[in-house]
Amino acid sequence: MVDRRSGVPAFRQVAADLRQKIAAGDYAPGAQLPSERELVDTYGVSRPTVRDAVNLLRAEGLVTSEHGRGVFVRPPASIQRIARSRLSRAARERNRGAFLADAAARGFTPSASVKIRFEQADGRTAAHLAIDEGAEVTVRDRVMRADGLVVQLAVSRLPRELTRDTAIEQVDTGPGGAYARLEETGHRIGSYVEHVGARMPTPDEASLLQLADGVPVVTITRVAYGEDGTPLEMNDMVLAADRYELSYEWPAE
Amino acid sequence: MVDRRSGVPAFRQVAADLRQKIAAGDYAPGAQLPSERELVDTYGVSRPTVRDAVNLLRAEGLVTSEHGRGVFVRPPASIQRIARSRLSRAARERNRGAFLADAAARGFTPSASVKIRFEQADGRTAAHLAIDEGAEVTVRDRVMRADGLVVQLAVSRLPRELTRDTAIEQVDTGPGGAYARLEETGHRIGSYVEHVGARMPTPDEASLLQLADGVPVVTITRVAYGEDGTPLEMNDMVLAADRYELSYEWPAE
DNA sequence: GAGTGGTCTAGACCACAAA
DNA sequence: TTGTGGTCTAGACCACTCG
Repeated sequence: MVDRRSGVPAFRQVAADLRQKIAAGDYAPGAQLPSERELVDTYGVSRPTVRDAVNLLRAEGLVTSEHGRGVFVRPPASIQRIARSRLSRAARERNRGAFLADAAARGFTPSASVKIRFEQADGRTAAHLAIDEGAEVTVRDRVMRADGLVVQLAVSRLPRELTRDTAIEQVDTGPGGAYARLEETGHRIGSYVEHVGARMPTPDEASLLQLADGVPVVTITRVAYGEDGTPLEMNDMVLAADRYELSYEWPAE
Repeated sequence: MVDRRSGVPAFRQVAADLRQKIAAGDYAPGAQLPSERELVDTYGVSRPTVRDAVNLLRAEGLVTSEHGRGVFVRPPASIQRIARSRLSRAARERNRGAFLADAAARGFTPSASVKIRFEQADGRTAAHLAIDEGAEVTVRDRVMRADGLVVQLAVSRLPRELTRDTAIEQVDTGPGGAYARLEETGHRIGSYVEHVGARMPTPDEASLLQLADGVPVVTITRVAYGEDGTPLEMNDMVLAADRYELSYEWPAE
């Protein structure tokens, strides 16, 4: 039952009580919560109020609801660790790009859909690639799948000059991926920088990545630099935050 | 007006229309949306339905609502980039830990509250620190502020053996921070590994970090290793995803 | 068919902000 | 004082799942 005089809204009291019961293990991961109509009786509030409480827990990623079945405590997803050292030249020579290599190592059947297009650089692209705003860039828009499931979105942009007459402008970049093609034309990669952030997904991303409510996406913008420090490529990646974790390692000095 | 026969729920149609208008710039960043009662007239739906639509946009982080004032398009927050190379021994010698150095460089007045406690290692801690589950660990629980505002939560854990009779078990670890104290007792740091993820905040985190609805947190677990590969410290950090971005850099080889 | 969550209404009253 | 969002109710009907 909720305390009507406490000043705390009823739906927050209900949410807090359910949250506490979940944390305490009264409702274990995967377990079903009482039905909304039961909660109405338990707490002495109306159904819309119960639904407000459940909506709150959904937005927190604590529970998922399944139409016709019930509301369930979200079990922790199995998290894949992605180490960011796998971009070495040696690894690339053996494989067809980092993603495919990664997936194969885990026993997934990887696949990817690629769309090529050409754009004028916006401000952000221009800044990262150190080119003029409006300059032409080659865009490789990829949807990556493991066993048919979408696991990553990636949009790669390169100055058009670097890709003209190379397989980078083709759907299939050939063995070793786009980085190998860059190196063949004399653009050896000297270093990488990744900018990592997180945000809530757009509705498009949520449906593509099949994200439950309350699951953010991790965004990675990787810029590959030549040995002289020239930016060669910018890659915007989007991953489900409940399925991936990034690992970076570096020496103390 | 919503299309009643389309099969798409009314509140999603309203949300989609508002989302599109925001994306198109009809409602610019910082601008106020029409009041809920106006939207009732515009779309021909009831107020709870309008509120469902607005709630959706809030959970996406697109808008914020202010009681008594209105609903506003969330302007993009200014994002601080945190480079992860600043942990060099040289930098540490000049400063009192990485956080304080960082804040000072940006013109903030940094401060931190620290609580020390001792715990038995849980499974995750034991795995990261390569110790037995249940072994004693020293815990430094910190709330970091810039100009009085909480900007980061950090919980650092070390095997108790490494901290006994050192300033690491004191609130003030002294010049150079805990890492400097470790090195003084012969535990030179050889490398760092950071595991980066994201999730929705707990209610506690949301209020401490003053997070708006629809803003995730970035989580960083940093493990510091000795030169022989022994784990020395595990640090769990939590940051507001709309205010911070992490940058990692590494050479191609 | 019974039980579940999903959607929607037409109100009501409250709390807060600003003029 | 007026207008805003915040909370809450008592219903209704629909869509989905499962026995």
